[in-house]
Amino acid sequence: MPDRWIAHLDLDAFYASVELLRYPELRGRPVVVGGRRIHEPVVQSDGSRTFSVLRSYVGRGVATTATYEARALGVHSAMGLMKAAALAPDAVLLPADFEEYRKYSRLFKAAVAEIAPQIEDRGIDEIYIDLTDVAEAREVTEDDPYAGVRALAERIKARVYLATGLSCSMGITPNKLLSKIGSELDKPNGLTVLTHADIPSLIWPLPAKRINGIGPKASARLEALCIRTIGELAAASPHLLREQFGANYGVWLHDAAHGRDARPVVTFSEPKSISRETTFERDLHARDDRATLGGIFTRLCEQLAADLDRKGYLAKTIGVKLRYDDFRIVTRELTLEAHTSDARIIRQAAGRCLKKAMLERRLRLLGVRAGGLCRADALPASPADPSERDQLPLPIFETSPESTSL
DNA sequence: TCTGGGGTCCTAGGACCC
DNA sequence: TCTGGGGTCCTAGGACCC
Repeated sequence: MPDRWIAHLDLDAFYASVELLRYPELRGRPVVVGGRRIHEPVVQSDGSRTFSVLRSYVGRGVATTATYEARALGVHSAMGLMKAAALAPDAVLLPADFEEYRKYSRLFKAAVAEIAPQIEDRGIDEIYIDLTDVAEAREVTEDDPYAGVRALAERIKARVYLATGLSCSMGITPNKLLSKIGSELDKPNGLTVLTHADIPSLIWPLPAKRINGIGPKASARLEALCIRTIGELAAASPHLLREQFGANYGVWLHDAAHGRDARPVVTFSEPKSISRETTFERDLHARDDRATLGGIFTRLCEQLAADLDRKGYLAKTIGVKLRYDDFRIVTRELTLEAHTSDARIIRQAAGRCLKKAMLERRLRLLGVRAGGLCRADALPASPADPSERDQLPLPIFETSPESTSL
């Protein structure tokens, strides 16, 4: 029996599955969620609904999720919708409805918590669960030492389904790293229980990039070293890995390939940053599209300020993010004298950040970020002096005709 | 007609202080 | 005059994840 039982649970094709609850007539058809909100289903006079299909989509959206039927046609998340349309022109396209997804996210997490409360949030559709102290996980039968943990997992899956109507896949192993891999071995609606003894047969044949933390760059560099599978990574010389990837990452790669991971399940953490960003319908130029950009910039700052207020945080650093038309990204940030959630102060600070960036190229994306967060109730209230705020200098992107800040 | 939006963590250099 | 470290904060970029 391992010293810990850690589960990884993620919902199957989450956004698309929530949409299928709403539109059951789409079950069995390829469905893609993504794009901007211009393709809502239309209700006909007879009560039936008509849906947009991918072939009619024009724009910069990406697929957020695809049903398994759409995946079978080659569509996967983060794929541009224009490319997806070439692969699956008749797939139904639905706009993302994040409020609805957040609702289902809360429901499924609450359902799991009724059975096993040690939960680490890993985003809207994923959690880790520490089952070590759930007594049922320790129960064994004569022919199956994992009977208890299996029954517990089935109970969690059933409870999630009862609460949401959604299926999920689970991996249960001695640590988070292996559980994350395990939950993908049997999908959708799957369950995989494995221990260190199963690593050579089940884990080592998998591609190295299946390890959470080995992305496209590391994967390509490993391949250049003729390391394609996790087993090949496990067999690689630790010295070589340290040499190629640095002390920290090199050691981590070696440990990960051997299934070693001592990270605890973290049930609470404070956010480090909050941000808002937007990609434009067409690339914009700081000079030619100053009014448009100014409006978008101000709105991002106002949304960010509202997010901070709503969540109860103040920020000490404000930054901007620009993506140029050639896809290069630059960031600029500055640290404020005092924490704030004031939209005007954020707007002014972000304007100063923008002045530090190159604005000759066309912009594809603009973002504003708040960092150095602290809880609003953890700081003595310092009422902002409105007279001071009103004297802030006219920032960049302001739309007044006299402005020559560009 | 390529390529979203929201995050975390790591690295690295320079400033500044002791 | 020359020569130290260590620690922390700030900034920018990049890899990675959902």
